Amino acid sequence: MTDTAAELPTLFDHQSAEATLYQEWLAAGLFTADPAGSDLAGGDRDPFVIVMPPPNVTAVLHMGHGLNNTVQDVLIRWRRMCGDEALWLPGTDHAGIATQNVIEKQLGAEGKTRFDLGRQAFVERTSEFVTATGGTILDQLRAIGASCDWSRTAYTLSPELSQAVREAFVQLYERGLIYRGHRVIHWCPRCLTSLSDEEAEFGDETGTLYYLRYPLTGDPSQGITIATTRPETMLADVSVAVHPDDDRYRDLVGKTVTLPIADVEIPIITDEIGVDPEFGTGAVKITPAHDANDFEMGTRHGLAMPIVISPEGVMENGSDAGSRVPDTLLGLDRFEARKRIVEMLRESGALIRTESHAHAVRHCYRCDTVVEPRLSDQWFVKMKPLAEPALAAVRERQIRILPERWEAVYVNWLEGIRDWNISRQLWWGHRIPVWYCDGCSEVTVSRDDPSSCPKCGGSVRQDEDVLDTWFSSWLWPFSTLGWPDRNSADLKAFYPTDALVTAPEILFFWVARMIMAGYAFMDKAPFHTVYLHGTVRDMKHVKMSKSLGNGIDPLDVRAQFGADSLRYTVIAGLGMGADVMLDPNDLEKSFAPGRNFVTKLWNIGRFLLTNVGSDTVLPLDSIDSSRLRRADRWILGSLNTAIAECDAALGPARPRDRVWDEAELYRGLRLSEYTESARRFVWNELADWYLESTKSRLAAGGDDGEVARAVLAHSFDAALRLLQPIVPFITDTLWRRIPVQDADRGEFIAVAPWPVQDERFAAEPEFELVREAVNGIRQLRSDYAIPPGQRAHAVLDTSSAGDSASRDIAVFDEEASFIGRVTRTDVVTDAEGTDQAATILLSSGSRILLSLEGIIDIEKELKKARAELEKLSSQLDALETRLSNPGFTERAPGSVVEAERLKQGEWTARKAQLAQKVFSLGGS
RNA sequence: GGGCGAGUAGCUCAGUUGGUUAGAGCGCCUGCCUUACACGCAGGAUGUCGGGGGUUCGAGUCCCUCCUCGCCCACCA
Repeated sequence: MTDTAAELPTLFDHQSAEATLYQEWLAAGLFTADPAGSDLAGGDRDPFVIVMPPPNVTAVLHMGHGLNNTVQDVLIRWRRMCGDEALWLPGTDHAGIATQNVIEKQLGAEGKTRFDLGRQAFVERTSEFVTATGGTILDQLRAIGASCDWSRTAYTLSPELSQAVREAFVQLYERGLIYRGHRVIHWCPRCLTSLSDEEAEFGDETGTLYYLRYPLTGDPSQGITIATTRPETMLADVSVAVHPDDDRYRDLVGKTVTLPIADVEIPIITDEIGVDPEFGTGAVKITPAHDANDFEMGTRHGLAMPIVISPEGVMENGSDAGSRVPDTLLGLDRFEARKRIVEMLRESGALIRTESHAHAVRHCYRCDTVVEPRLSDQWFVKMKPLAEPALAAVRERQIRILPERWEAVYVNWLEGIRDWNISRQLWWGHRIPVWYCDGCSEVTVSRDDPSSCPKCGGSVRQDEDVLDTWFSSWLWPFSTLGWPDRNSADLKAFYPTDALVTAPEILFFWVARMIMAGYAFMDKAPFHTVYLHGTVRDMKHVKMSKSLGNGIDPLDVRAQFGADSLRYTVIAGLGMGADVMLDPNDLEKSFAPGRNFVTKLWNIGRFLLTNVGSDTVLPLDSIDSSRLRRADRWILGSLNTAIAECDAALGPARPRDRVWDEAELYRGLRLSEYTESARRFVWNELADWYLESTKSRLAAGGDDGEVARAVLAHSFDAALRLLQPIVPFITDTLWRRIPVQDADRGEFIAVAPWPVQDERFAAEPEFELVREAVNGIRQLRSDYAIPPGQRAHAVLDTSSAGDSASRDIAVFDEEASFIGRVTRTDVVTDAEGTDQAATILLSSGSRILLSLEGIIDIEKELKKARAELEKLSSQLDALETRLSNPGFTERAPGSVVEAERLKQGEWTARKAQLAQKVFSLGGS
């Protein structure tokens, strides 16, 4: 605290400051949460907890992470300063498919597959890779200042969290909410695993609708025509279905047709639910093993379910298929087979016609391969019972989702929720804790690995599959806190957590499921606020991604402009729910807001610290109000406003009473508004006005200089604290040099108290008058291009303002030096002895008389004054109409009417003055 | 096909229950290297608040309708 400002270089050296400061913060344990501090565990602080959406363990930091984690960091730093026991819990996700893909790619480069290694060696290799590289993204988060509690870093595949996963599976199984089903599921032929509904993403494509004619058995002159987009599946058809009310096919129902190529006979049946008579020909082929809808129909009618496409996506005669697939097609890729089959059908005359057809095709969310519906055995979670409390939570406002509109999306999805396929045919993940007996048919689901069948004592083998990655991450808000150990200190102190910050893309994947898990396993919502922020996009509104090459590396930005610039830019640009647009081809421009602000802040600090010096300033409380000048009271009042605005923008940290009430429901988390309020205060008020006004006082020294020093130091101190959550590095660097001594100030701004309003200060209208006067002079100077060297003689005349005129003039004289310095050559005196050459009218009714010999163009001024008068007149007319309107006076709030009346008075006075001015300038 | 959202300055967006003369950042124009800052200072221009209709004393804000763009959901073969 004794460092002198003279050491401050002309530019903030973010490179060295960031590394040094972050180490100091860690060494001081600023980010380590203490369970004993939480009032849930006997402490005296409200806990405030955010669990980080765990990035994939193989991920490398991109702007999306940068944005997501900066938002969380701002919130957690804010609450930490507010005195909460703040915990931001970091970690990574083992990311089943994604990680397995990375390793398989590596193996591919070595000419091997995972099967060459075998399961155990493959898992070991993946573990080693994760151990070696898995910390990368967390290190990168440290680099941008993330104030996580690293002592609690979690990993979804750690032994602790794996135990939680197993416990969750067993509990759900015991409650009858997990079952094994033989179903048609989404299958990725490249990843060789099933996918959940959410993992199989739709892509709109223009395909071809093929019309195929199946001849009637025994009478090829008759037949039925069906339409299909996937002719290769026709080999697995077991029936043709028509709607029972469809007269066109009435005579054909019950007869059989001969399936071309496969040469098997299949019946024509009716089905009310699965057939839309309006679509295609109104007749649909049924392929139970290769289509989810057909599977339902096949089940209803007890049909066979032959499989003709293998897991790898090539044609095969699988179970129940007999020899439906001819030798010439066996082993062909499904799309190649489609071409060949279409060709064969065309030759045999079975292909009637084709038409182009726009439809949605599902793709694997990891590798974009077209998903193949496939019949197989999978484990499912029954979601309906789990969804109910999750729905109620939002409806009853135990949980709010911001922006508000996502609540409807959430509710809509939960209302139509379907069971969750949690089996994945992968090796990387939590192996399903189910054992099958070789001897009997016993299925064992167990917390501990059984060595033999509990029923017959025979040998058992574990299910080969692993669980969906999200089956571990849906437990994240409590598994990371020690669950299933209900006595865990962390769980007691920090559950439920508070805010969950993420992108809308994973609302269903993750957020909704976490809420369900929270109720299912903890009987409590895992958090009370879901904040869904926008996506980072380029200037063409395309989402940034590595594969598209339009990404921005946050570490590049940090190297060039510093972590603070990066953080400020994304937070300042983050309207509620709005996307953040950045130009990957022009970092200079994209990050200008942050860079400019950081530099400005640095220069304010340099000036201020240089001029205030290093001697401890007076405590504000010790300064008698009579020693405070108008500017001092004004800046302290402005600070109050800034604090109030920041508080309002950040909003309530938690619901007052477990459930959100109407008034606070959608308040807060306006990060761009918070940033703007803090920016405006420190730049447009503190630097542009107050700091300028103190220059001569500081130079003059003495008692008044001491007051100015103290007010400068204290207001800058508070400004830095308001900004700390956004720009922690530069604020710490400057803050620790401010010569303020305060009992609870501490060593680090990160844990300094959040500013509170000082009720001694309020708005200072007289200073606003000064500001307006100066602005008026500047405008006139600019209009007449008066060179900086030329003195303008200005007189503030408040005599027409009504009361205490003489005092106003006297007070203003006191400030004359201030105005003189702002524009360097403007001088303000009282009204005596000055020839009126130009008048600047101020909103208060006061005016400035300006004498600029030989410069003022009377005609021009006259014209301006007339235009102004005209405008004011029409505005005044409108105002009078409104005030004479009974509807307005009756229904508008009293304060509004009052304000309008006051305004009317002001404007009338101004109008009279303006008219007088026009007259005095020689007009009429 | 269903549901939801958006359209405000050249660009990206604020504008909370209808109520002073609709704002910010970036960009643009003019003048300034004024010993904290040219990553700056001072001044300035640009808006029929998507079109049309309605409710109201009063509409960027509420209602209807149309247009244009997004997003989510859905088994239409």
